[in-house]
Amino acid sequence: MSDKIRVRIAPSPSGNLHIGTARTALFNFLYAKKVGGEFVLRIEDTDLDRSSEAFTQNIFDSLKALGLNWDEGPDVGGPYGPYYQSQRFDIYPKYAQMLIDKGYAYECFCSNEELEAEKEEAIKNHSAYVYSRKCLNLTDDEKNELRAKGIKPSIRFKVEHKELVFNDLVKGELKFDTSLIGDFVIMKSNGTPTYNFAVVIDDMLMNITDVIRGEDHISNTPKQILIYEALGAKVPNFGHLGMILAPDRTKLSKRHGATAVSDFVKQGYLTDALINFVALLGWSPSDGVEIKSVDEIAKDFRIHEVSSSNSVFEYDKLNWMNGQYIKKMEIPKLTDMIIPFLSKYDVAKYPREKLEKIVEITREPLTVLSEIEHDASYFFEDNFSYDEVREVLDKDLSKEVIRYVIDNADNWNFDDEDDIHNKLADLRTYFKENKSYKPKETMWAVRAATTGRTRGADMAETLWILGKDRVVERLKSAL
RNA sequence: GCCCCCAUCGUCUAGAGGCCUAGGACAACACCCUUUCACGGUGUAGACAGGGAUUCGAAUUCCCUUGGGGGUACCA
Repeated sequence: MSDKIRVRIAPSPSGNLHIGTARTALFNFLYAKKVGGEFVLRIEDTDLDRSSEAFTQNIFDSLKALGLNWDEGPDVGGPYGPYYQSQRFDIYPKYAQMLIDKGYAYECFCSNEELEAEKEEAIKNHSAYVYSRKCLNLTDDEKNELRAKGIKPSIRFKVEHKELVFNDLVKGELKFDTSLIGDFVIMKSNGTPTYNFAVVIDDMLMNITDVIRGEDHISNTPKQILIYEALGAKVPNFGHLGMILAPDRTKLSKRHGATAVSDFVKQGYLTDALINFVALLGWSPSDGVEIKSVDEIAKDFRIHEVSSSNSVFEYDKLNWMNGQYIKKMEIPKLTDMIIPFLSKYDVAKYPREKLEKIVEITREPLTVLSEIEHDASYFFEDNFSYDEVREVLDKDLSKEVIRYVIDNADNWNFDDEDDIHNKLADLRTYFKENKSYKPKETMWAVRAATTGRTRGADMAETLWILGKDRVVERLKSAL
């Protein structure tokens, strides 16, 4: 058997890929890639009612978009399949039986009412709830009698009372008193495995060496270790990551807005920025350079250096980072990505060259791709309102500048950006020297008249894109 | 109720006993650059939750309190 590192993520397709799951996937991926290990994807679709194919597909797509490609999984296969948990139902009962045979598990016929009563009793006594083991020593006769009544038993794991210690990859030594755990159910009375049992069997069979997951799984860990031990299997390493919290410090949920990777993408976040941002929640680069690709992060990644506390998901930094990625992106690629956000307009009215130019000159202040719809609107809508710039246009100074441009438009070569640029410079100089108008005021007049805005992209390029006819027309209607 | 985890600027974090009068990034603010906004640049403000203990010396170790988070299911 090789000692190659094997990690996995096991999302449940009861929703689109959650950003938190994406981070867990990332840390697993980084951990494995750093040492040339394998990254496995297993879909935990045991809960058939809540699982759906659309969600499964979303998980595939999101993971791929983030660059987290798996070596083994439902779609690509692998030597340890099947990778859909729902296709593995037949393998759990025999392991449960094995545990019963070895005395590590037993059948339980208790009703929900009985169990509830025990629980209430425990709370009343201010003590931990631990199953009473009422069914531990049932004789065969008693069991048959109960079975004859039509009662189907669940199977409980017999928890050995001891101090259980394991060394968590991120949190260090963790100790548990297993006498507080109570014999837990591993097979439900309907014959399906419980989560804690299924994961252990799957991870064991899939040869998973390291389990990195959210800290909401910490209390499952001792139970799972106990099962590994009873099975005589090698216990994997465990690492528990702090959770991602919303700004109100509760678990990040739909109530807080976007939670799925695909939601963020729809809003105009780039997957490169997203994954980079999420890596910084708990991990920090040794060289202080925060903008990094997954590959670069992998080189520098050490699981022991990951923060063990929770972190709050704030948009400020994500927005900044997304802006950084937008600025770095190749224009043709960016243009392709931006077109969907311009669906409100007739994009086809511009040749590709001008479309790319629009993207090039309007990308600078973008933080999220969707902002382009507003920022570039005046390139697509000719009958925009001047309300926003009324104040500017009402100034005599502005009217004068606008008239001057209209009168001299024939001298401008609107097919040549450089010429427009120079003419605008001349315009500023002219009004500054003859009328003492500030360059800013002169330009504001032109901008307001041609775009209906007081702010926006470079003026010369904007005029070039619009072309002489539309520029003159807009100047006139602004008066 | 019981069990567990966590605790440095508003947020993400650096910091593994003296290098810390606590560093960086985002956000904020100011200034500079500039045809606007933005980008960029420079700077300002801003934190070791509280209390004990150990030590010559603690953000760093230990204990308590407080606060936050998670779990406590025949959900995953």
